[in-house]
Amino acid sequence: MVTIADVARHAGVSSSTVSYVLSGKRAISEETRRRVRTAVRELGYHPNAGARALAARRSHIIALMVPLRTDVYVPVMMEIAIAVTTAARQHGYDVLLITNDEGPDGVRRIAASGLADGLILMDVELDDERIPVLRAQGTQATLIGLADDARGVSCVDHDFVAAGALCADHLADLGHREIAFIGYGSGVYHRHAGYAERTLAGFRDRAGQRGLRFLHRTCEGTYESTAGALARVLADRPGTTGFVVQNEGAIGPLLTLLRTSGRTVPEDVSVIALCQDQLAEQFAPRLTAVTGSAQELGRVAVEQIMGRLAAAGDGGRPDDDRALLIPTLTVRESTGPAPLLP
Amino acid sequence: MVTIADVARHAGVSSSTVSYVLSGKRAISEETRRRVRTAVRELGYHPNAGARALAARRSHIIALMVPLRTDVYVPVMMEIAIAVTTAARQHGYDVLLITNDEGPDGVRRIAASGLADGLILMDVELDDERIPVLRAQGTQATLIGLADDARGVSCVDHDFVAAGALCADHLADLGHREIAFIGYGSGVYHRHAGYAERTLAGFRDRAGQRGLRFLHRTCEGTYESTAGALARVLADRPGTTGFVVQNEGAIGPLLTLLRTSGRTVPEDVSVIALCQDQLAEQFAPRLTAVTGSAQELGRVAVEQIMGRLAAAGDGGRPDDDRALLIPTLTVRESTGPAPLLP
DNA sequence: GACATCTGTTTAAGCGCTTCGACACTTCAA
DNA sequence: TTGAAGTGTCGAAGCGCTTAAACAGATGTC
Repeated sequence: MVTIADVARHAGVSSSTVSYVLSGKRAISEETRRRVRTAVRELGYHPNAGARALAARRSHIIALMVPLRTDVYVPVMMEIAIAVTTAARQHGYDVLLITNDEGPDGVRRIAASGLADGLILMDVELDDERIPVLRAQGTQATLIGLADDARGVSCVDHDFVAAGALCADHLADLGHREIAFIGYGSGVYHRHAGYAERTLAGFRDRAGQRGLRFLHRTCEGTYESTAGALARVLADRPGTTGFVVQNEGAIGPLLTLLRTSGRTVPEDVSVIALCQDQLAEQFAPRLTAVTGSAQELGRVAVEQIMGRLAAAGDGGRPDDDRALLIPTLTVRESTGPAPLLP
Repeated sequence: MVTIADVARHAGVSSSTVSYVLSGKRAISEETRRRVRTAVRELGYHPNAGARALAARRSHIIALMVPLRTDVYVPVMMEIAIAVTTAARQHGYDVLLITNDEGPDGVRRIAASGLADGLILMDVELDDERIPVLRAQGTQATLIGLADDARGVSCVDHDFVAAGALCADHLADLGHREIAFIGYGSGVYHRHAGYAERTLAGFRDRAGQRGLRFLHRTCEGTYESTAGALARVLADRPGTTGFVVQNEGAIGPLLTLLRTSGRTVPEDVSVIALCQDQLAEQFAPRLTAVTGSAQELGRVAVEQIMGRLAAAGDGGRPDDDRALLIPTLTVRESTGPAPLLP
């Protein structure tokens, strides 16, 4: 194992000089810097992570707490996790993966052991138990999602209210008057998942303003569940010409069911999805969709954590940032003008 | 911050005694053990990770290297990652997430810095550049996937050859004689992704033994690509009555296309998928599928790494384990007897 | 010419833990 | 009765790094 002492000897300087060259925290002559860098390269030196963490009281690790649950669209989670990892590396940080089932104790463990310098929490609930723990331990953290009381932490999320409104506006602009909103399973609403409630609220408000009539139906994302939801929609409001789908699993079944019931998209009914562009492109017809960038979410979360760590390191009190990412509407083939009344 | 010295003082013993109580590496009287445990609990003590890693030369972290690429079915990756994390925790280990784009340098960085005690590599290529680095550094590692030269590392993977054979057998048993194999995009085969090649080989061999005629068509997993593949199949072999689909993205489009071309599943054609059960259940009709457990894959990978670390810690030479997980066939609604010849 | 200032480097004191060897005491065998 | 072996605890060294403080030498100021 190559240590800093080996590098120092090889470069003919003291080990603190090597440390200062590597950290840039003190002025070092060009000449010395060159010799040290050469020695580092020639010996293949990598600072021992444990020793560094112990001495500097910084592990250069951030923990990412991910849900175990799979009723969220999984690829999005993975995309966020990878974006977080990539962004963190650019700041010289690594990412530790923690599962949600460790709960508040997990947060305590990570914070108290100094394993990670900061945390990013996914799948946050409105009254999340982990947040008070974070505050009590004075741990720097960012939430992906919103919480009721987010003092002492930063937050970033998609602006789901805007996303819902965007859907309502688009369908209203096309002249649709009766809309069905196919949401997540009822369990998602019962645990007050912010993204589900906020999208619905955004849609509902804008729909009201634009004079749309609408139904909200929960849907588990299976074929049967989608069939059930659609049947009830068509029974209750035969004149429905617009569909907003938030549950990714319901998209395929919905399109199939509409086709088999003799309805053509977009001539007879329009369908707009709240999902990733990649997914929207996979269907025929390609779906008009409202999307937020998962990558951006991960990137911003990392920036927030880095900002907090920098502020805390300088002895300051970090700002509790609150970022809402604006979603974009991409019009594709699945939405069109409302059919003329028969 | 609570240190081991605080615990020692609180319990009226020396700090080494506390350490021995926690590690169990020396006999400690029942009485002392109780007092120490109480002190730990009362003070909320968690050992400092950096100090522990430095002194014990073990970080209690394993690194998981995941692909950035998204042509693999992402939920499977996430399921493996979560299974790895959960299994590792049961051994007192945490998981560090590394992205594949760091390549061999990433392996060097992690190994040389002592950040992780071992690595789990996903998305392994047959002549993966990271493996020689692993050997050179003497780092303990497990591959999820197979490689040409895997000396010095352990491996675990699904038995894709058996999976392919299972598909051939099932369709042959049902009396089908002309089969189409809808695979991944050509890029996947060009980079010699083991899972794609081995499934195809397993299918091909068994198909040969069972006297099946078959076509292999690549498919990118989009609607257009699936439509193209299907059109060519039906043009070249109009008598095709069985479909094997490995590309998850192609499943939905294929079912839709078969339906619109007037073919009923399973009366006219049978479809068998190589995908997770969860996904297979989502379609209508529910798909007969051949599945390997992603969770099991992650779990076994962790067991292998733990075995290697234990052996290396005792000064031994770890065994290079090689585990192939047998896939299971679940018959659902999408396969049935071949139609009688007209 | 004396002193302050700046630049570049070294010395040395930890960071909080593990672990080796020493030690005190008890138990057992010869 | 003595020595050997076992049991339970402690003291202290050291893991590889960071960083405050000290220091040496060059440069500038009055």
